[in-house]
Order: sequence, then C-alpha cells, then structure tokens
Amino acid sequence: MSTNSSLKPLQNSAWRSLLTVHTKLLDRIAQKLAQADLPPLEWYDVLFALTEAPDYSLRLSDLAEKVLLTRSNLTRLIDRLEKANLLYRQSCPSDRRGMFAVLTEAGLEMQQKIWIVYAEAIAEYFGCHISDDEARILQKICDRLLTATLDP
Amino acid sequence: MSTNSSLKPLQNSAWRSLLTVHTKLLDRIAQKLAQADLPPLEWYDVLFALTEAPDYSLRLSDLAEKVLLTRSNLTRLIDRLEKANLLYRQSCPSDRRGMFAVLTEAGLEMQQKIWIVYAEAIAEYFGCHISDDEARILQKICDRLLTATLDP
DNA sequence: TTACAATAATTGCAATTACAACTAAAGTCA
DNA sequence: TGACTTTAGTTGTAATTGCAATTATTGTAA
Repeated sequence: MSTNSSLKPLQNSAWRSLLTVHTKLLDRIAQKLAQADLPPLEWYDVLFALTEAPDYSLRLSDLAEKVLLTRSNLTRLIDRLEKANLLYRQSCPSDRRGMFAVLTEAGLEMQQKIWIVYAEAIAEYFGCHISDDEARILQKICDRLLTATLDP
Repeated sequence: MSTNSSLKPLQNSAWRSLLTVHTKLLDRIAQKLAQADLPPLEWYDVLFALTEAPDYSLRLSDLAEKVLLTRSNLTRLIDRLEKANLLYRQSCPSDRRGMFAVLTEAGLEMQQKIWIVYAEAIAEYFGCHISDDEARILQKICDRLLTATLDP
C-alpha cells in the first residue's frame, strides 16, 4: 500500500464539478417528479429493477445490491412500497430466510408513469447537452471507474 | 414548453452509469474517512468553503448556496460544527438578521487533515483512472450542464 | 449429529434530512 | 411614516438513514 496517488489539479477540478453537477441535476429531477405528484427516485430504482427481473421478482439481498442500498435501508424502502401496493413480499420456498419482492400490476404502471417524467427530465437536464461522442466517452470513463472500485 | 426532449439510449445509459459511479465512489470515500476517524464529507465541504472565504468567514446564506444545502439543513450542520469547535457564529453588524460562520484554528486544521485523506481517496478512485484529456472533457461537459441548469 | 460460522432479513434507536411554519429585520413604495 | 413584501436564519415535526444488534435459517466440518 504505497498510497503514492497524488491528485492532479485537472482531476481534482473535474471531481468537484462532477459532484456539483450531480447534486444540482438530481435536485432538478426530484423537483420535477414532486411537481408531477410522483414518488421519489428511490422508489423508481426499485420498481425499475423489478421490471427487469424474471417474474418481476427479486430476492431482497439481490435488490439491495442492484439499487445500492444497505439491507436495512432496503427493508424499510420495501415496507413503504408494499404499503403503497406497488409490490409485495413473498417468502422463498427454497431458503426460508429469504424473501422476494414481487412487482404488482400497479407497481409496473407506476414505473412506467414515473419513467415518462424521469426520462424527460434526464433528457432536458442531461441528454440534450451531451453529444453521442461525449456520451460514449462518459460511458467508457464510468465503466473504467466502476471496475476500479471493485478490486479490493 | 414543447418538451420534445426524447432521451437517446447512449445518453440514458451514460446517465445511469454516472449515478452508479457517483454512489459507489462516494461510498468508498466515506468509508476511507470513517476508517481514519474523520468527520464526513459534508463537514469538509463547509470547512473548505470557509478556508477559501475572506477572513475565513461567510454569511450562512452564502455558505448554504456554496455547499448546496437548504438553509434549514445548513443551520443544523453549522450547529454540529460549532459544537465541535470547528467554527463559530458571529452576528453581522450591518444586517442584524445575518450570521457569519467563522472558521476556527481547529477548523482549519481539521480541513487540512481531512483533505489529506480525501485527496488521496479522490486520486485512488477517480483521478488515477482519468487522463488529463478526459479530465478536461469531463470538465467541459460539467460546465455546460451546470450553465444549463441555471436558465429557468 | 452437534457445534460453530455465515447469510437473510428485520428491528431498535440515534442521527440526519425534508418541509413547513415562524421570528426578526430589511427593503419598497404610496 | 406605515402597510406590505422579501430575506435571513431558526425551529418543530415527521420521514428517512445509518449502524449495531437480533432472529431465524443455512452451510460446514469435526
């Protein structure tokens, strides 16, 4: 662990800008969703993950990993979504500790409803200002950074 | 308001990756700070803003804007920092509603202490994986996005 | 089989955040 | 001046998050 990782000004500056952009854009997007009387992005992330999963269902631990939440926080988030009838819990037959979250019809509809607004917001605040080339570059950089965070 | 802002797949994908990178990197960085028994990044942001300000002091509302917090949340954050003796409040002579946050000696030292760890973390998880050209491109993109969020 | 570690999910509780309401002091303008 | 609006900061309260147990089950290995 030599930790000779001196941070150069260009990279430092890019980092700070990235943080700023992130919070400003998310603020704007959250604002749009709220204005449309839609649930917050955290709900969307869960609903979306489920729409992509086989049988619209995922083990809670897998879901937690996908949406980058701790188990405990996912538990409470699922509580709220379940209370709103957007999904329900189903215990896993093969592992009696396990639970599935299963999307309901209403949950699927909600995901689609949110997406309409969310997609528009992403486009307005982000997509519209990024060329295809830039998007590809960004993608490449992100992929590289993601694999780099995996190592340890 | 034509809202003809269809989101293209490349941009959508870049957006998701950006979100993922952001939370993963911040998790890692927060982890490093915690391991070093240092306060969280939110504290750093405030301390840093003050180190850059004339007389190490800023009006609370200006500070709130700089660190992208609501007034109310800044108030509580300042409460915590003040309790830790990293800054103190000073009322503004020319506007009796106003308050300054003023960095203490200990606050300055803490900022520097955190920066050592923070800078290393940024370098390790971000800077090291980004070329100068990429940093410049990122910067340019962020700047453009930032000015775009200002308009309305 | 029994003991022991690992995993899945939940819970308790404190800390933080969100949001609306509130207080006090300026600023505006007839 | 005096009514009215705006701005600065704080506070109350509920919702959310973070972190350390806790429960129940599974996996492992003597």
